[in-house]
Amino acid sequence: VPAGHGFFSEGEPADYVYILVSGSVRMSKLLSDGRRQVTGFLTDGDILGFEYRDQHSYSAEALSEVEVCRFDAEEFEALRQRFQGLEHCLLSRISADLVQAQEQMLLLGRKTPLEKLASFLLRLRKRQRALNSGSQMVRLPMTRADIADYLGLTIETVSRSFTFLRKAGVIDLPEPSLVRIRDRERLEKMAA
Amino acid sequence: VPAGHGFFSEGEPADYVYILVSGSVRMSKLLSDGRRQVTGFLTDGDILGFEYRDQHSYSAEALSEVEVCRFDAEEFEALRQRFQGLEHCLLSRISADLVQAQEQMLLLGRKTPLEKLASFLLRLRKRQRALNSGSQMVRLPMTRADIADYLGLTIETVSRSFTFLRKAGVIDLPEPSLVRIRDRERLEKMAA
DNA sequence: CGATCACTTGAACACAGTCAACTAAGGTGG
DNA sequence: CCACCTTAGTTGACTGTGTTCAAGTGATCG
Repeated sequence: VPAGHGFFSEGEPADYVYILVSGSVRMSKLLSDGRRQVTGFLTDGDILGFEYRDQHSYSAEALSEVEVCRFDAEEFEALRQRFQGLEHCLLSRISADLVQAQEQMLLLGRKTPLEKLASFLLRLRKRQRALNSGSQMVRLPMTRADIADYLGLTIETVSRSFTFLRKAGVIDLPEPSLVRIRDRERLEKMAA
Repeated sequence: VPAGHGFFSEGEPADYVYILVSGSVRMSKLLSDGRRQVTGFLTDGDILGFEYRDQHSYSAEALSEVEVCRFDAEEFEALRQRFQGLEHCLLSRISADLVQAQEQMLLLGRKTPLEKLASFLLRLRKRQRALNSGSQMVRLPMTRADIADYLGLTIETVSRSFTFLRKAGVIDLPEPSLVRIRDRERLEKMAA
């Protein structure tokens, strides 16, 4: 699937379930006047499009070229019936998503722009560290606009916050979408 | 259980699962400097304290006198093993919570104070309408501070937004914790 | 009664948003 | 190959909205 591809939109019938093999996906919700909230990013190994109802509650688009494994919703349903392990696995995953969502509510409702960005970078690092070696490099597969809509800010404020962290010597920005964490301790303090 | 009782706090071991019979409960997360985010309110029939890990990810306190049905975590685990229906039911509930959480992210990240309060009142009404008759009266079992920490605002802004809605003729406030919705259509428009 | 608590209201301020200009990189077509 | 356009990102100046600080009201309770 090519970059920019839309998997499904908010309110559409949930006909397929996808498992991500490679690449990144953005989930988002829209307000009628165009304001957007990004509810999360998915990467390798994540499940996309599973809903416990007939409609999707968010939209999903590919941030880059993405490899996925697609199932029909009924097919997936059948798999769940046959293997109790899958049911268990789904519950575990959704629970983790819920904990993550609560963390995000705290971020959106109560953190300052700097704290938001610091938390975001640390969260990305933790994710990528799991796969990649323990490098201090963090890739940003999403644009500033995506980050802004994820953190409840504007792109300008996101950009200024990056600049602040860079000038403070906490991070480096060899390219706009590549972050090198220079002082993790301080970054963690700033994440509040 | 009396009003104000704390069921458990963030980070504590998840030893019990509760099912609410009557009363209201507040779930919240705290930042080290005291900033608080309320992640949700629970009422009759809701499940409290079920975690897919050994630690709670949030705190829970009673807003009023509350009747609960308490289970040991292991006991609850055993019930899940025996009745597949329960597993199914849990998955369904947590999925709904996740959809709700995504809705809340949109609210926290992208809505104005007025839109936040309007959305909040409509959500409460929907909840209470399910049980109660189709009355236009909405009870607020929580304080302004709780509402503020739920919507990512200050108590002053919440109070001003209530006043605005009242002066606009959209709601009435016979008492501070009792709202009468006078113009639901307009309230829905304001919720964005 | 006086004290406390929840809520409301007003005035001033500050922080993030808006608007605008600018840079750099990538892509297209003559 | 270069001129041109588009897009992503950064930076600056100004504004406005929600916060902060402060005062005031009304209800409840000892």
